[in-house]
Amino acid sequence: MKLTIATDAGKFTTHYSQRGLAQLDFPEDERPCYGEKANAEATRSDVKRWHELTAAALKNALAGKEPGTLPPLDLSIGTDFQREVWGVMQRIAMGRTMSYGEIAAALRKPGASRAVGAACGANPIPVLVPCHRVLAANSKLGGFSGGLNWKRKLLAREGIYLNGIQPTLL
DNA sequence: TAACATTCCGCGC
DNA sequence: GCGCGGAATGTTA
Repeated sequence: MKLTIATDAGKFTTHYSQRGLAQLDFPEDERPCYGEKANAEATRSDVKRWHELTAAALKNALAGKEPGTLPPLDLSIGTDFQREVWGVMQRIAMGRTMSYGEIAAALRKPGASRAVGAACGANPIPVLVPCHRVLAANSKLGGFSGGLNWKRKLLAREGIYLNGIQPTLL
């Protein structure tokens, strides 16, 4: 099930499975659906309720506010390792950041920082699963699959500064 | 096996 | 201090 959300930052695209929100894409950057599970039908009323929650949470997040109640997230597309990484990311508080290496250490796998980066790139639900709050070790931006400009914009809207500089000016 | 959204160390400027 | 090159690293398709 595919729906869109209009925001002041453009039109986001969402996909729902029977288990919940399965994918969220940036405007102008629509990705193909991940796997067949993401296309499975959910009931009409479930999707409607989830979509309202997703739209509200997304708009809050873009405004730099707490997202509030999230719909159930269907992360069954990911591998075990990826779900672990995404789980840690969801626990990063608003306005805070972690490095790829710190997440690897949190999973008791120091040295897996590169793998953590790969898992971030595979995140099907950016913004709501805050992959943009993950930076390189030297407090530099690192990368972002949706484009670095999005990462800068999201960090700036949360009031995060890097080495005393606003991400938008980097 | 090759590719990564990394990190660390050693160099030269 | 900053930038660059190279090596080690875990996970994935």
